[in-house]
Amino acid sequence: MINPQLLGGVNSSVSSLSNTSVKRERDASSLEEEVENLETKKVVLISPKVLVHNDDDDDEDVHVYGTRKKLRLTKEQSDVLEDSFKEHTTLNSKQKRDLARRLSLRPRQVEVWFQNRRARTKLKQTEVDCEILRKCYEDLKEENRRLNKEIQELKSLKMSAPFRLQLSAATLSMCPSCERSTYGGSTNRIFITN
DNA sequence: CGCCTCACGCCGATTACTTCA
DNA sequence: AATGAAGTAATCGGCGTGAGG
Repeated sequence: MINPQLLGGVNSSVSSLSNTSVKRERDASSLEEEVENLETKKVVLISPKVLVHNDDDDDEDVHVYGTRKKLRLTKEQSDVLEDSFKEHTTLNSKQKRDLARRLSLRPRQVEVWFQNRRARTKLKQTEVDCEILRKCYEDLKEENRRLNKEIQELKSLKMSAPFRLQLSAATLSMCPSCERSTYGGSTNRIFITN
């Protein structure tokens, strides 16, 4: 057993062995996954902070002094993941393993891809919702401005012809916009926010 | 039963890295 | 060639849930 103290905060491959930073994958299938992951990576632990690949023909994904090199998914991998995401936005562990095998990725990478993909979807949806709300706000602001103008016009009309307005106001019992009784003036309150 | 612990999956926030203008 | 912005793979810590003791 590797001393977890030696492994803390190094990188994902190695820290997955550490019980300080990883709290998943402890059942049989998950352990199998981990073994698979490590075999795929062929990582050799040299010191707590130094990690090097042991296959010389592959200079991809080399970890040195705790830095992580990011893998870029190929177009094909992205396409397959994307298609899979269209079918179901979450994966059970079998689907995850199958997909990982098919794409020559680690199950954890597939899992992370789906998590990030869900996050992106949610972010996009939030942006759309935001835009709708913004539009809604602009419309309401415009309506408020229009109604306010109407009030000013009615007020000035009342000043110039108070008697005639009293008569016509008596015939108006409902505000057509907000459908609240406007008779007498005290119930009709318009708030101007800008 | 209720409780505790553990493993697990998910999420939001963030980091680290790549790519592109 | 240098650089900042955008995109994204990966990490971290927290939370909810279900199973088992």
